[in-house]
This record gives sequence, structure tokens and C-alpha cells, in this order.
Amino acid sequence: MCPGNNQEWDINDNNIPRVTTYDQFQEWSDGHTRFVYRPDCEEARRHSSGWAMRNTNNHNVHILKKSCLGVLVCSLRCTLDNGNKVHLRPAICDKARKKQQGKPCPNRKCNGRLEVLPCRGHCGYPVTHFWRHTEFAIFFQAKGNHDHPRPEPKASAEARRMGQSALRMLKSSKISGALLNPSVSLNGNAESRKTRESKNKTASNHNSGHYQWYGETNIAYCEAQLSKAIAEPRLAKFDANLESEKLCSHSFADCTCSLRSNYNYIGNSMDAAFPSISDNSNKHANESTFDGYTPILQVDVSDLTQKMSNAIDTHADNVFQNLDKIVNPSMDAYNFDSREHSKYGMPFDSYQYQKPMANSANASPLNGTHGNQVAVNWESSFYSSETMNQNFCYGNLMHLQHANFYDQQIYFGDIYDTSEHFPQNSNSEMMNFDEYELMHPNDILALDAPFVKQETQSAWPPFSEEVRSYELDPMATQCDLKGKDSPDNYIVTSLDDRQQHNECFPLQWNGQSSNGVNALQREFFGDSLNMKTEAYYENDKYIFL
DNA sequence: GTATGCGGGAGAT
DNA sequence: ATCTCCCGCATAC
Ligand SMILES: [Zn+2]
Ligand SMILES: [Zn+2]
Repeated sequence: MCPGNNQEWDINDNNIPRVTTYDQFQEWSDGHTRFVYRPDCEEARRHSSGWAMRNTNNHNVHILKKSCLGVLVCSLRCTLDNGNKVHLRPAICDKARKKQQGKPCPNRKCNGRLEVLPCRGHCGYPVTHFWRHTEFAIFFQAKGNHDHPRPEPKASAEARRMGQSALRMLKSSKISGALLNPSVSLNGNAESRKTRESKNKTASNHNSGHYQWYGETNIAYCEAQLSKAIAEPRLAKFDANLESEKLCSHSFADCTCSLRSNYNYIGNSMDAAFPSISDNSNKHANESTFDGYTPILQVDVSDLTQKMSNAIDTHADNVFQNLDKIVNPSMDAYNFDSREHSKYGMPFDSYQYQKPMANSANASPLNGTHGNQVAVNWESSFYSSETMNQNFCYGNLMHLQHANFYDQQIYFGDIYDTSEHFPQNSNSEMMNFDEYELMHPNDILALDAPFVKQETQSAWPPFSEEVRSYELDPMATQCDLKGKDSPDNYIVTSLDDRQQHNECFPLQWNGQSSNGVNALQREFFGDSLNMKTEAYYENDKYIFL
């Protein structure tokens, strides 16, 4: 038995015994345990534990109480190649933990999402730890038995967090030049943007023998992309207390959780459920007001720009993660295999070919290249239409525009004054993008560019057996990339915007919309973008014009 | 940015 | 009264 445990005491005792023998620090204390640590025991002084424990208020300044946050697991409970399960460490910080939820499972072969397995080890409540300091000892007492696996150790979580900073890694990445520096073309040939621009302007728009796509964008379009994230909340008339009416809080388009999706595409069935307040036709019949509607996906304009900035960062991160896997498929690209957490594989491995419809055997493997889009709805307050103005509307394409950022999963529609219905909206102030430092949108959209196999690429597509055997729908007769130029040779990463995708790229594969680069895509982007990239295929590689 | 601690407060029992 | 959980705030790294 533990030496410090030889006296009976309770953490709440008025007089705690003075002990002379101490316990070794127990990182994984489980069960109803008590330990006494030396006052100079560093782990005890930090109240640390292998379990993810968060402070909880017991209104007792003398006794620190912590409760267990459980463990972050894969929603599909997948098994890693080495037989282990995914069991990440929940962030202690609420905000950070919220962001973890819904992230793709780190298992490269899994389409699952991370979710918190809460601890109910103490009569249905989380296991609790109590810490009490006295002059001669640090007393520890735990109540409950964890009913979940151990999370990864703190050090591992910290290392993983560092490793997952994709943007940080981007600086040293092979693709950073090609993607973030417009003067470097994707085939590695340094070429000024201006040169390419003028070339593109004069390039003949021929199709035969050439393959062209539009991966770069003009500023106006980028601004539109940003602005479309300024949107009104959709309205929903529902009873949030009813189980059947509960909304999925994950908000990614392809969430497979059982809750009702709140992903509100234009034109799909969700529209009827969550009508836009700008669209009177969406209001239920015989309803002249929005009374009874509950706004969802609200955006608080007071910090919308900050949210946009965060969302853009996240988005860029995710895009980069995809591309990084393509260009740097080897495990040691960032020395991850030398780290303890490499048991999870390359941190971003799983993300490239997630199917948007995990339950559909026929789903196109290309229709999910952005399955890693992180989508978390934050509880937020109302946006104010008064902070919006028509200047943020971009022409007649707005009905096609759709924000896929995690807390702005709403389309960019007309801006209406909602203060009539939501008086809270009367007070907010006008915001101005220019006053904020955002990542340049062109960078983001450059990251979104269709990505083409490079000659140095040995494994292609990476981590996917399915794509290689995949064929374009023979009905897609206009597609330039077919036949011997199978979709193996290109990846489109930007088409996670399913609403836009459905409207613009109605190609069907096995009954599912596809993300193929095709004539429709070119046609659409041809109007929206002022730059295009042409290439032709010769001697097993793409030559860029 | 996240981890950690504090303390007010609401709601449950 | 006691307990849990939520939240904002403040500090440390
Ligand atoms: Zn998984
Ligand atoms: Zn636990």
C-alpha cells in the first residue's frame, strides 16, 4: 500500500494528519484513491494528472477541485494500423476543446470525426480530483473510476498541437512557394505573375490537347468570397428541446451524426426548414412575421471580422493540410515519425479522400477532398443588418455564393434590416474589412487551386486506392480530363463548397455529384476569375503555358 | 493561444 | 446546504 495512505484522512477533514512518509506521484490515479505528496513534488504542485482534468469551482478556497474531461475519440471508433484506438487529449480550455470537436479523425484511413467521450466515472458525473496544500504535504484525493480510455499524455498533446500548426509548417514546405508565392508556378518554374497573366490573356482558348483550369483568382472574386461570409442568419422554426429537432452542432456539410443538420444550402431541403429571412417566399405560408422563428447560425458582427480571420486561418490550414499530404506524402516530411504521437500517423493523413457521404458506397472519392473542413458553430449573438450594406453584395452571382467557413456557413444573400424583428441588431457598428489584418484572400484561394500531379510525385493520389480505379462518368462528355487522362492526375481541393458545387458542377458519378474539373467548371470560373492556368500533357507530365 | 485558478451564479437535489 | 456546471476574468508560459 502507498506509504502516505496509512493514515485515515479525508480531504475535507478539519484536521489533516501530519504525515512523515510520502507517495510517489501517481500520474494515472484511478478509483477512490488518496495520496500524500511531498511539498516540493513538482507534479503535485501543478496539480497535474495524466487524465485531462479541469478546474471546477467548489467554492472552497482551501481545496482545489478538478473534474475529468474524458477523452477525445473518433466518432467511428476506428482502429489504427498498430491496433491502438484514437484517444486524444481534450483541451482544458473550453474554447480550444470546442474547436477540437468535429476535427477529422487523425487516422489516415478513417472518415470519422473527433468527439469527446465524457467521463461519467463518478455516479454518472466526471471523476473528481481534490488537492489540498498544507505546510508539510500536498494531499490528493480522487473520487470515481474513469469509464473511458486514458487520453494521450500532456506532452504528447502539446507536441501534436505544435505539429498540427499547418501554417507554421507551411513556411518550410515544398509547396509554400508554389502556393503562396504567386510568382512561382505550380510546375516549379519561376515566373512572374505578370508574365503569366499576360500569357493567359493571350492564350488561345483551345481545348484539344490542352487542359486548362482556373486555380487563381482576382481580388474582386476573393473579396466576394470573403464578403459572402457576411450573411444573415437563416431562421428556423423548431423546438430545440425536442430531440428530433436538435441541431447538429458540427456543421460540416457531411456530418454523419444523427442530429438534424444545420447546414443550410440554398436550394436543398434545408431551405424550407431554415428559410432565409431575406426570402419572403421561404416563410411559412400565412406567416407575415418572423415571430416564432429562431435565428440559427447567427453572426455577431461586432467581432465578425475577427471570426472571419480565424475562419480563414482555419480554412487555409485545412487546405494546406490537404495539399501538404499530396506533395509531402512521406511520413518523415516533418519528422513526425520520430515523435511519440506518430502512432496516429501523419497528422493530416486522413483528410484527402473523405467521402462527404460516409454511408454511401457510391459516393465519389473526389467529392470529399475537403472533408476536413472544420466546422464548429459557436454560440453567438445576433448579427445586425445595420452593419451590413449593399456594398458587400457582389453582383448577381451572390445567389451562388456560399460561405463554408466554420461559423459562417451561410450564403451571401441580400442584406436586410432585421432590427424590426431583432431589436438587438440596432446597435452594432459598421465594420470595415480594410481595418483588419486578414490573410490575403488570394493566398487562400491559391491554396484552393486545383492541384496537379507533379513529375516528382511517385505516389499518386496519395493514400487512396479508390481514386486510381475511378472513372469519370461517360456522360461527362465535355470533360477534358478523361480517358487516358484519368482523374488520377488532378486533385481539386476547393470544391468543398457543396452548394456552389452542386449548382456549378452538376456532373454525376454514380448518382453523386462530382468534383471533377470539367467544362462547366471552366465556364463558371471563366466568368469569375481573371486568371487561368493552361497546361498540356506531354511525356508523362503537365506543361504549363 | 492554451493552461490554470478564482469566484459569481444558476439550477438540481 | 451542497453539489455540479457554466462563464468571464486574470495570470503564466
Ligand atoms: Zn477514426
Ligand atoms: Zn475520466
